Amino acid sequence: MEFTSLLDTSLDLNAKPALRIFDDAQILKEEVQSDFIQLGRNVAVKEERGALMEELKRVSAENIELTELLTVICENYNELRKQVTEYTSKNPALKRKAESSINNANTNHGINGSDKGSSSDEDSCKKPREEHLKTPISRVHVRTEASDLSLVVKDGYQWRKYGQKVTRGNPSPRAYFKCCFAPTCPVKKKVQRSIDDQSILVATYEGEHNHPQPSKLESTSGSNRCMTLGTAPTSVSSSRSTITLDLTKPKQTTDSARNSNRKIDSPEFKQYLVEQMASILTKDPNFKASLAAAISGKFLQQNKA
DNA sequence: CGGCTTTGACCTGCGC
DNA sequence: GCGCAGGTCAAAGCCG
Repeated sequence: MEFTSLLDTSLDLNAKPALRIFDDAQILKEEVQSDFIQLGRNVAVKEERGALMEELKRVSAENIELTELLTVICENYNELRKQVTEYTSKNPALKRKAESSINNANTNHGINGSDKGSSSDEDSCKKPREEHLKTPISRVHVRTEASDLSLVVKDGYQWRKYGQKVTRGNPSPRAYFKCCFAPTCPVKKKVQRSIDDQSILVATYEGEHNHPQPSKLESTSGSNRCMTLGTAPTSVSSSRSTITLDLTKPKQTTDSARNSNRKIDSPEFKQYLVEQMASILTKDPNFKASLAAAISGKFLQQNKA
């Protein structure tokens, strides 16, 4: 009886260290697993970051190419226009037809011509000729959602609507706006839906702003995704984002395009771009969800292996 | 209550 | 001179 109890005790004494080793091993295993999970996360984040940087590089390169292309288009357009002007001055009979063609080109391609002297029939029939020559007129086509029935073109300026009319030949009404940022600003804007495509708004700008663009400060703060390069806008936009380009002053435009090229190449700009991208991505819940899915997917994949 | 939009009335220029 | 169409005005209504 005493012997068996002694044996039990000795067995007990031997059993305790074995359990402790087992526990230690268990803890170690958990730690290793935890480290492994962390490692998996780090790898996933690194891969994601690498992919984003690649994407950023690609977009930057594309941006530079597009800027260069735009510069070339502007130069070609101005050269062609100059030739047309010279040609029509030598052939007055062709002048009217050529002016009409230029206006159509402006309208169709959204290139703002700062139309001093050349104008549509609609505009010319209403205003005295000399006044008309002084007033730059530009047209802008803006694509909107078909369901969006408002005649609002977001171009960075503040406008006050002062009238609306149904015009002949177009069932959709024409809205009349005045620039209300500065009381002395003479710029007016007419907005009407295109007859051909109801989803396209045709905005006609008359005059030049004599004040800075109110939304410029907002756009540089990074709170929106509007890219602004000038004052009087020619824009191609969707309901979600807007790209506004100043093509009213061809020389300035090409210079500014070159300047922007130089700026794009600079490390400061790249740094700014990265910060903006990071800011936009981190604010985007979809991105966060995608990142989480990628990490968890990677982790599950490694657990299987 | 102030600012903005709407909308009918009015003005102006052009063609016949 | 008249009619038409585009452009503007201004009172009323709406909204934050």
